[in-house]
Amino acid sequence: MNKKFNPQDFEKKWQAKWAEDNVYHTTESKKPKTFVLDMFPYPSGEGLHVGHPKGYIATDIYSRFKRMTGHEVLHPMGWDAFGLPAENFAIKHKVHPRVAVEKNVARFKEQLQVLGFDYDWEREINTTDPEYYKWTQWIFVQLFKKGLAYESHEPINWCPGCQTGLANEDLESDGTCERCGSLVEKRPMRQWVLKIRSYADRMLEDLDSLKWPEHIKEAQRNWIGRSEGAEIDFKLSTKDRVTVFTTRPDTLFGVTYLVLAPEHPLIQKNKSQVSNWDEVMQYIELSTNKKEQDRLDDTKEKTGVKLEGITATNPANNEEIPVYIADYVLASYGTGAIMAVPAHDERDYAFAEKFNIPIKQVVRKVFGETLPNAIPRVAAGAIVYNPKTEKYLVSFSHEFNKHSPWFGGLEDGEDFSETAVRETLEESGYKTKFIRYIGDEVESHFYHPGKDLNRSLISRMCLLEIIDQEPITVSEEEKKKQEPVWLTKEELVSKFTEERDSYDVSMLFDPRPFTGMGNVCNSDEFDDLSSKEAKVAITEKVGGRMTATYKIRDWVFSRQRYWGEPIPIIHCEKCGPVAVPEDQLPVVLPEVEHYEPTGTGESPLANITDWVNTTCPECGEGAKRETNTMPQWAGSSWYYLRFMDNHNNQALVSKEKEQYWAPVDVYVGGDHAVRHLIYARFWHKFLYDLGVVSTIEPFQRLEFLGFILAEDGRKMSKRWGNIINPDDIVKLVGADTLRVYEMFMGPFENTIAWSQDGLVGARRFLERVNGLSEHFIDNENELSERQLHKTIKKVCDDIEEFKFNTAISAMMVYVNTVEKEGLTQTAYETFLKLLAPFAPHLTEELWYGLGYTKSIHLESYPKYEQTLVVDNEVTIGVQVNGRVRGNITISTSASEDEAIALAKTVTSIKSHITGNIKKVIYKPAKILNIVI
RNA sequence: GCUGGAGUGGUGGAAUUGGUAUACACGUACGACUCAAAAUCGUAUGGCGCAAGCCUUGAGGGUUCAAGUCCCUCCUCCAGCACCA
Repeated sequence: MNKKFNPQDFEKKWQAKWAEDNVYHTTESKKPKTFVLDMFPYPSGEGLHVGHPKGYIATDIYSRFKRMTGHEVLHPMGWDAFGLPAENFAIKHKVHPRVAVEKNVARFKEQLQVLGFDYDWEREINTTDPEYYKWTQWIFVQLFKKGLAYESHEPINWCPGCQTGLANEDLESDGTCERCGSLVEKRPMRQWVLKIRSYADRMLEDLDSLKWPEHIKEAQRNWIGRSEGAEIDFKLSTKDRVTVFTTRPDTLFGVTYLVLAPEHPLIQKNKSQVSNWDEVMQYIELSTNKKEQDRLDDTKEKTGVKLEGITATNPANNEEIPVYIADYVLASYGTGAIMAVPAHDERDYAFAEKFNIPIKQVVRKVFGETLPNAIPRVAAGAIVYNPKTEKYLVSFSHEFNKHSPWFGGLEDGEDFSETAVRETLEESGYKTKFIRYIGDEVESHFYHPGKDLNRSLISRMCLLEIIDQEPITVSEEEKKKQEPVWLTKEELVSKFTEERDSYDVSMLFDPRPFTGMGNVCNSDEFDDLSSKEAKVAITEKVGGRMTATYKIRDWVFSRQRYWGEPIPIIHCEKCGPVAVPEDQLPVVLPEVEHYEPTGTGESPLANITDWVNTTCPECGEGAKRETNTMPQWAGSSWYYLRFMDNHNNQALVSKEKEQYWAPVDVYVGGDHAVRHLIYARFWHKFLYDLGVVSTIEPFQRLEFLGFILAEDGRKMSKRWGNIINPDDIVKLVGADTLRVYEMFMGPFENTIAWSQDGLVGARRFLERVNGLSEHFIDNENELSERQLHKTIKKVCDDIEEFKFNTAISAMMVYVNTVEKEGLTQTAYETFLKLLAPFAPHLTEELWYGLGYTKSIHLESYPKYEQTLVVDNEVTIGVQVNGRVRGNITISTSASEDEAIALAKTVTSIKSHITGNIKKVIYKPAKILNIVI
């Protein structure tokens, strides 16, 4: 009779006992340490759904595993509770944000505790606790003292919905606010800004040393957006100089105009020189008033205005070129001005086409490697279009079985178009006229088999149009060489794509500039240099500077809202902004009557005069407090450090504890990881420079968490009414089942839909574990002992790699086996310990049921015997001519001859060995392949 | 468009890194127990075929004794970035 499996009977009991015995309490010790960290939650009013605990279950298993393998484990939990959502929630429900946060935290904590997590609650932190944000403010003061926090009056993003300034990162890609969806405007305001850009290079470089998923690293690189290039100065006719940033200084000779962003200061400065000022003014107003969305809508259609009366000089060749303003150039990136090279940039090309600006090729695409003793040649290629039949005439060579354009070398004084028309007439007999070029000149290097020589060819393709429908007679010699063939557009594309690698036929229908690297041409003394060489050489010649620029903006750090850390600054008329002295921290967030946003660009704190008015710490005169608060990301940018030493009121973290615990060994999270990780890494590196932390990176290893979708495949949300509450699942099947199921669903990083049916599998597994003691036998047989040790190895390896699904599957296989074969009590105890991190309640219940009086979670994790995980006899597949025909069970040390002999005894194999054995591939313990 | 990642049964997914493809679980079918149902247990379960056998890891080529795994071309999906010079 199966023992009843009623998790409700014992889960609560053991949770209480663990808390009472302080089982999961952590202190620094002689043991090796492991710091396992979850991205701490934002305690929203909605509570948890089953997707939220997934990461916490994983870290719980990992930390229990580490504890049982002799590590001192730090696995803490806390609350990220400042910020807009909490405040908006509070305003909506007409409660004080603090009250709302307290309530939400209590709810979250209760929901977490039901799942039996091993958090050390003595280390709980809350970012809204003055004892905590004292140190957030302290970090800000240090940033300020080092000149890394400064005031700026640049126009910034303003969200009319949230009534606050936002960082660039707070916007969705369509220019709306990520919190409320309002369209974000630009507003000039006083802001605190952090110089995150100063750390961009270090954040980029140190990425390589981290064990993080590639896509997260890539997202970080993207975000920082470093690009290498040069700054080059252009002289204007007004004697001013415009500095442009370009990644392609090798194309400088191809610059045919300059573009300034509409906000560029030189435009206003040279107002008097601009003869079409009204038009210019109108354009500037139009583009600055354009909502971000409109600006994105017309990404294809370029707009702009020429600055009449002003020209610039190309420093490479002293050519005079026009200057435009256009909003495809962003004021906030690079220098807010560009040199336009329409021949080699898609955007400049589109703009130049629209405004009829010359397009000058200065780089040739190169096919093949330069060959020794190559004979140079210049030639034109032609494809002939017949508008009547809508077909294209090309030549077909029987000798090479290939289609090709009409082709011939340039003769004296000819250009490509003339050659194309002449050669086409000679070779095909058709009279044609030149329509346009198809792409630029290209350079090809190849071996010419017909002439037995190496060729270095410069060529350009032409589109011709037929004049007479009927061809004239062609010489017999030409007829032998090639045959004219008419192809439809589709045929042309498919034949050329298949047969020719050096003609990009799609250029015929979709003309676009060549934007790749190649060899430079039309550039005086730099001709024939590679793009790479020319970049440096040309930059040097014109006195430019090789440099790098970044996409990442400095971090707009102030919010005009109530619910955040007050920025610890005092504004004094005489001394300017002064940091609040460290002994006066924290600057406590004062109580206010109205914490709704004022909408005036000032925080609600500005209304509390007796808080705002203070004295200057430097000169003692009357001064005013800064009333802006910090963004939500502030508190989460360093919280992991506080867990190491959360009661310290002398320092953010003590040196000893930091040195023991840092860095975070495994960090687990998903969602807006990229933002948080950028900010946290920035602060960490700053704290490293201050000597507060001893590691250059905060998070050694990052495991990305895949979400759980609702059963309908959509995101779980109130809106769809498809939320599954973990409390309900625990009531239904118990916490252990929920834990095992979520880990068994699939690979940890995958996003997978919840399945109520699938839950049953986990439940059945635990029921079978619960009934295992019925299968006790007295003497262990060797086979099941081996299986146990293989299972131990698999589970250990898999937990270490966060492959919980396969770890559980291995344990299921083991249970399936011993239900048939039986197991000894020793094996049973080993298995319980193996399962303990996954199902802490059930294993504890069964452990105590065996008569033990100390928690299973304080036991040592099972270790496997090396000799028992390697089989000395295995079943391997036997192939004949690479196809599996049967299998043999054979000693791993058996010789090839023994293996073949054994294989021949198997009928299904023998029947396929019909001839002489030509070759045998035998890999012991892997495969036997007989080739006949 | 660019970058990164991935395509395996009806479903979630395994596969010692080039060596018996489809482990484990769900679902389904049949059987046992039951007056009955649920639960539980047992058997079967990639496709075609009575069978021997043949086919099968998004599609098509290639390398190899051997390819889900490596190489080339293409298609699809997910994620991030997106006028970033």
